[in-house]
Amino acid sequence: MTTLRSFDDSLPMALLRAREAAMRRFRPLLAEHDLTEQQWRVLRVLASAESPMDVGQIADETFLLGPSLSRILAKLDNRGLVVRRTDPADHRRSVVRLSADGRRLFARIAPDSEQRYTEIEQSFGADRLSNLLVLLKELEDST
Amino acid sequence: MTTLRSFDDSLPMALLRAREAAMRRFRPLLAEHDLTEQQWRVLRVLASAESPMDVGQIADETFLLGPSLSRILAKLDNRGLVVRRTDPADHRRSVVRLSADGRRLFARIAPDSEQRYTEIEQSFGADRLSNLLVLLKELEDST
DNA sequence: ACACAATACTTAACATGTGCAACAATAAGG
DNA sequence: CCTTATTGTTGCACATGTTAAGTATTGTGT
Repeated sequence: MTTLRSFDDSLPMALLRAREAAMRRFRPLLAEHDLTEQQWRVLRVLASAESPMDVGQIADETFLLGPSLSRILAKLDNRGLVVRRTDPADHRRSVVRLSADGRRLFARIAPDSEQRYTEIEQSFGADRLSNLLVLLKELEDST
Repeated sequence: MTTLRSFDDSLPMALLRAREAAMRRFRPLLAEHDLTEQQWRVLRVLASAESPMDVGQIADETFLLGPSLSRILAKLDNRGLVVRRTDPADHRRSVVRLSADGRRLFARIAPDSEQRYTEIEQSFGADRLSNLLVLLKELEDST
């Protein structure tokens, strides 16, 4: 039988395991606030945006497909965490921003999230972490 | 508002993006053979195993939860790619191995997979790749 | 202006996977 | 034995992935 490179050494698997290890720290925090990973990605990207974002932008930055994102936004909208409006300049687009509640929720989660991130940074090492981030970025760009 | 570290620089997001970039090369190949990522993970791990594996082992190595794995194995079983038998030594366990068809399918996919992996290795650089794999492993262990 | 293509987003429909709880079968320990 | 733990499966509710179709709007060529 053809032997593939060892399963453990495969890059996609290594990336999956590493991500899983990292996310293990954050998942309980998100669960406390009834947020999925994807919902949190959307909230984060909106929180860091200067101005309302259109759906396409959000999709690009969160790595979500249009249909998934539509549903997620509908859910966040129902929960009152985001506000959707038709872009006055282009009625095809809808622009999205955090509501006051959304900002409050984000502000309540962010410090905890930051702390857990710092824990990773400390146990892994800040130097190695920034090294890793550079490599990941380069991998992404080399494709 | 509390500002979290930049969205782009967050480790989980960077890992997600990098994995996505890597998987983009493999997904079309898997799609050709009607395999999901998870199914392929199971086939790979079985292909590299010396002897039949029990379900718990497979779950650990593929990062799949028991219920998901049960269903995936049922599907692969229906397609005739794997064989499930009750472990004679412990009737609670079921042991799984590739069928002859499963081995054939794996053998047909493996060379293509290997080639695409080599492409990544070349465009990213073998040295950086092994460097990255080491860091990922260390991150995983540091948790 | 007008017809037609392109764009942005939504909706629908289906498959897959997650996460939790309940369950059956079996094994292990007092 | 009797109880408890383990292993795997199943059921359920839910979220997402994925493709295709649909709606509204905008852009373009003539």
